[in-house]
Amino acid sequence: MLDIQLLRNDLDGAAKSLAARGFELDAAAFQALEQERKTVQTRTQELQAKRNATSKQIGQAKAKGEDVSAIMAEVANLGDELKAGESKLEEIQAKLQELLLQIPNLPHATTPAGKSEADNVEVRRVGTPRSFDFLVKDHVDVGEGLGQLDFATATKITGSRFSLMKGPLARLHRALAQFMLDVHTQEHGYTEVYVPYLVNADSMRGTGQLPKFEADLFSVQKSETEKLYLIPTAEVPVTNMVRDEIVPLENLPLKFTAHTPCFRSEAGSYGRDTRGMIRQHQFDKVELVQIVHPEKSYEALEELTGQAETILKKLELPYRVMALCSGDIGFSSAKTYDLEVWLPAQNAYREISSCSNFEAFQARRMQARYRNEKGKPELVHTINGSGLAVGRTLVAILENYQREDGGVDIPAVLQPYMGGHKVIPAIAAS
RNA sequence: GGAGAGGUGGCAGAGUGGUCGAAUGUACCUGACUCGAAAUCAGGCGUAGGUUUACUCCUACCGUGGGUUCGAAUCCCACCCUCUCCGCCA
Repeated sequence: MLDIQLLRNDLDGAAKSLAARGFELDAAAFQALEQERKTVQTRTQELQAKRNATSKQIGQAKAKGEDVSAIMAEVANLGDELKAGESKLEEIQAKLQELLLQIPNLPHATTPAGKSEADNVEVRRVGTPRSFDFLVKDHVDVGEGLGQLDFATATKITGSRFSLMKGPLARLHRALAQFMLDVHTQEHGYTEVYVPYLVNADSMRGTGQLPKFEADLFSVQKSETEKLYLIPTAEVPVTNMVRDEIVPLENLPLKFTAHTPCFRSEAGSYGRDTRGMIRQHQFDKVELVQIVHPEKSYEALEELTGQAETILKKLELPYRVMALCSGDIGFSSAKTYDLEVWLPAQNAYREISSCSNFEAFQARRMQARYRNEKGKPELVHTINGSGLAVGRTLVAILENYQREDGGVDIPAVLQPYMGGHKVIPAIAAS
């Protein structure tokens, strides 16, 4: 959520900045609402002041045993207008709030201008794609060839866009998550957290998924009046740890990492990546979240992005870092780097991590604050990134480490997590 | 799931329907005392919004939402949460 003061003080500037990300701000509607708010609020508060003063008089007069019927009569007809004013004001405030919740974050000055994915800027490229002297298979053929990746059964159990793994492949998936958590906790100073996978609407609103993106979420009915949502990313429960909190200055930055399943309905994405486990309704991810001092957030974004990259480096997977352009960054983000891993079967780099600085956008929605140097509460900045998406990392390993015989080599750093094995052997030909 | 108790400022904790945004303690800030610190003394110290060039003034907030009333932290209703005991359970 943007600071309403910003819109009051520099509406044109905000509109211009939002236009860069393809959002058209209805400035006239905002101004009209603001104007009305001012009038109604001033009038209502005047009436409230009058009522309070008169009521106080009645109390004082009664204490002295005086007759109060004259003053009572004076205030009697105040009630209706006051009530009308109060409900009108409430209505306007709700409309303003709703409008505000629909507005995305302003792109940071260093976010490249652009309209779509095509305008994203490559920042760096690390590692060299391996050259194969045999015909490369994609991860589906590799996994099914091993007899350890089974979409048909997953579809029977649940439906499309779910996957089922068996044996060494399932273990490799687990190994990846363990490995990532170990690196982030032991080398990068993150505290591992275990969090709920079902969250309430306040949490979803806090990080920006609601009210605008309800269609992308799975939900369950908790009671007749309350819904719970399946998390689309650990960002939601982890960042909301500080919702309505005031963090002591000396505790910043807070650095949390969590391994969770993620559930995404992605109603709009049907037809894309239908083959394989690139785009699933359920996938695992190790998430990195930092709660930081506002002056340190861009520094922290670079740090966090580097920490996600460390995983790819240790796994010896080639990748590149993209600075997303203003038209491609997410709703809540001011700046985003995507990490894209090399997938030989697609002959392309594909997103495997997204690292964003939300500045105070989420913090304002969450009322997540810290006590500043002067002791005043001030909004924190929130940063997060995937470190990494486990399913897609598994895809990258299957494709980049595949062998001509159908087996898959296990990256050196994962071998300790795989009982010392160096390879997932191909099924013996029968 | 059943029974009971309770939700008030950073924390602890008072609060007969009227001068209560709220006593008191504690923490914190400033000043005095001190070579310095501790102790002591004095003052300050919630959040959000509106108004004013400014000083100021005003409004809202005592778990949440409704209601009663000229007036609600206080009374009524519903809901949420926490704690204790019982039941069930990985």
